[in-house]
Amino acid sequence: MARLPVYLRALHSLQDRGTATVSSEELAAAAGVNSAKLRKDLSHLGSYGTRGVGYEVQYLVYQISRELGLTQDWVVAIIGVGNLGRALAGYGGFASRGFRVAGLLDADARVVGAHISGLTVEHIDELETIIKDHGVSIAVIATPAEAAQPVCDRVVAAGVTSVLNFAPVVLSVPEGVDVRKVDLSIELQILAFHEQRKAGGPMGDLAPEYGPFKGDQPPGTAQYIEAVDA
Amino acid sequence: MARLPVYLRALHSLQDRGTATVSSEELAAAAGVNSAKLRKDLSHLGSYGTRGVGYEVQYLVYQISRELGLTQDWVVAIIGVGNLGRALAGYGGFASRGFRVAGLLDADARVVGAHISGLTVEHIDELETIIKDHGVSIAVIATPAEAAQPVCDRVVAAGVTSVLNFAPVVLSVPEGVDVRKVDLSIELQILAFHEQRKAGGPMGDLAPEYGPFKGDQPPGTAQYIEAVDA
DNA sequence: GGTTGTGAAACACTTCACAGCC
DNA sequence: GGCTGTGAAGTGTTTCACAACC
Repeated sequence: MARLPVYLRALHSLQDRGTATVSSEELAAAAGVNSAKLRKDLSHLGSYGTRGVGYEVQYLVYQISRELGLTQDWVVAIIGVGNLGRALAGYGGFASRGFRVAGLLDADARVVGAHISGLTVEHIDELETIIKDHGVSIAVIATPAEAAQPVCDRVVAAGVTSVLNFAPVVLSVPEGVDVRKVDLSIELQILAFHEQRKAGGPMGDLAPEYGPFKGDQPPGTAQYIEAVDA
Repeated sequence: MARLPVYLRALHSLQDRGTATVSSEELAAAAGVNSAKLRKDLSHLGSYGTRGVGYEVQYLVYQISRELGLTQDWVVAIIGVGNLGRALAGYGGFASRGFRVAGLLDADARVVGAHISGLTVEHIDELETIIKDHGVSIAVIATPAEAAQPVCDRVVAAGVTSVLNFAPVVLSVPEGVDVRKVDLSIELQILAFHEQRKAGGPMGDLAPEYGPFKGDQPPGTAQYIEAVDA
């Protein structure tokens, strides 16, 4: 379930504040969802709540982490060390949440050898070696659009079955490989669409069959990338 | 409809290749969706196809752009000029697709005054002035987590009604303000979850009520951020 | 009294399949 | 013959509302 990570984040912040127990109502508010939905989601993991009391924060954190597979470490390689690749490499939540960056790779000789967030940038030619030697299971593609599909083909050939794609292309991959994409321009376009509606813009009345956007983002929606300050 | 930007991208790339007309089947394949879904989506905009022939690429690009509000320019401010803010500022697709970056702001005196992608970083104190003077309608928050809510409150108070949030927090905003978020760690966690399933990992059999993930990403899912190479 | 867990209803979205049109 | 546009069926998700429980 794609909402579990959101609950997990909310629980972590409750944990940091020393909260021991939480009701579905409170947790739902913190996560920005409806409480019935939260209870139904959690009930799929098992009965981890106590009627009349709520959920024990620590126990729930453990159960959700386990469900998401965060009790084991996942090895990640970041391909493309532009500004975005750097932002990703420097992302603190990476290391602390079960993800280990095993390699930063780039095709540009000028960045190869650079030290970024404690890692040395390696040449893209090392891709297969690094994937195999470190047991990389998730590849993050932060290359320009043209390079994305070839890079994807190579990581898949080397055995990677999960890809997070930041390049503005639809990657094609064989059956059994998961791709998720994060796309700024699409987010902006969706905001522009809503904005136009609010303003009663030029299209306001010309497409009445679209109701106003009622919900928030759909489930499973990609969420933040990073928040690095210089 | 959150898939329109995806269709638009596919159409643009067809246009670049000189294709004049496209069937729902072809366009659906390029966008990674089912052709019936695509036809239904497009039919909401009006009858822009020709039976027996398909859709005229150029006309459809115009109609979708209009529906999304891309025929007018949207003014964007980016708050937080870390690696991510820089990546966003340098994103080419920004300017070319109806979005104009009117300001880069940061609280850190060391970055204020820096020139990035043709813009000068301004101090966060100028936030309200910049929003008003340039008519900013979309704010992109790329600050550290702690700063996100205060910054959000300020942009909303200054009249912004659309926010794209990259900080790992759930922002609270008044009714009528749209927030979308992009979250790397959530994407990674979802990939880890799938990965664990494939491997028949430790949880493989303990939660059978979750079927295998059948679909791809849900509609409206955030997509790529950037693809900058150094 | 308070809160969970969950059937049942409501709703939304996707896919099928074919009539209608070029 | 080929392809769109769309009613109808199918599937999945969200919300309601309340019994079961602490």
